[in-house]
Amino acid sequence: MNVQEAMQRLKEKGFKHTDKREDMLELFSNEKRYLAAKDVLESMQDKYKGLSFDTIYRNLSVFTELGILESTELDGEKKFRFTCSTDHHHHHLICLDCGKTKHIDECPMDLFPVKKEGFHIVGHKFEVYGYCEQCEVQRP
Amino acid sequence: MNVQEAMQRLKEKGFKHTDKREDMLELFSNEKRYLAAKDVLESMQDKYKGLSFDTIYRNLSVFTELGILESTELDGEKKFRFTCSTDHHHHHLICLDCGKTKHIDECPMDLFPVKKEGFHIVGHKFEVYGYCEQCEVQRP
DNA sequence: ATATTTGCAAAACGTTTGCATACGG
DNA sequence: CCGTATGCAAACGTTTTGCAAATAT
Repeated sequence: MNVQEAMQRLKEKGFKHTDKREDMLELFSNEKRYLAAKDVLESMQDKYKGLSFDTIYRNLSVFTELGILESTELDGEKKFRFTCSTDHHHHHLICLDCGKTKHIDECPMDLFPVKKEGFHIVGHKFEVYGYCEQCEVQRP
Repeated sequence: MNVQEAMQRLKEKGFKHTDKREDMLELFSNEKRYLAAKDVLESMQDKYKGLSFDTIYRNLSVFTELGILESTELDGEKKFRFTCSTDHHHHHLICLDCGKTKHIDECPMDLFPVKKEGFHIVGHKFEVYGYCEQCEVQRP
């Protein structure tokens, strides 16, 4: 998945091409890490003066519904990242400061059976948290 | 951990005994599942007419800081449950409807090495989500 | 007596919505 | 042109806060 493919998918689904959308996708494509809505706004409000949270949130929703972005909830905030191009199901090691990630290829659900006894399982979450080299050194 | 032990721990730390605190702990002790602040308020406002969210939230914080409750974030809400008495580190299978849980004794962190490369790891989260028997049948 | 706990009110925070206008195809 | 996208303002739900009154020890 890259910006071109993402814009193509938008077009196919009847969404329109706008510079803001393209720039949002560029941002995620460049950063390859988890960003909150406020991070997106911050990065873009130099170029787009009146840009507001509604537009950011609406586009984040659209992107996520189309599978262009994936999201997680960290510290009470929804965070988004470009969907990993790997088709292999995997998890992430996440920097709590900057949102940078590393892949974890193993999935716990494959490695041992969860005794479901009467539960209808619909999903799981496995994330490892830490601080990356850069953030670790400048931590308070 | 039971209600008596929890009240004892509060006392040791200089917190006062109040009926509301004891009843909150009774609730968690009886329910043994993840509850949101609003669930707690709902259960208690028959007995305590003027009871408000501030008190609930303040006490949830105190209980969590003292390790009496443990919390997770589900669907944008903080949810709390009585800390499992098991001393064995474990994870949970959680009903997305009622918050009921089952233990998962295995921890993915023990089962395979996460390649940390430069990350300073400080935590992890592994949760499996589903619907328990009761909630599954009455699902929309 | 004193410090903690509570209720009230208000605000914070991230997020979502209705509506009128602007803009892309 | 038509329908989508956007900005504005206002609301939302959850959680937090300052303050004065009530309560536990």
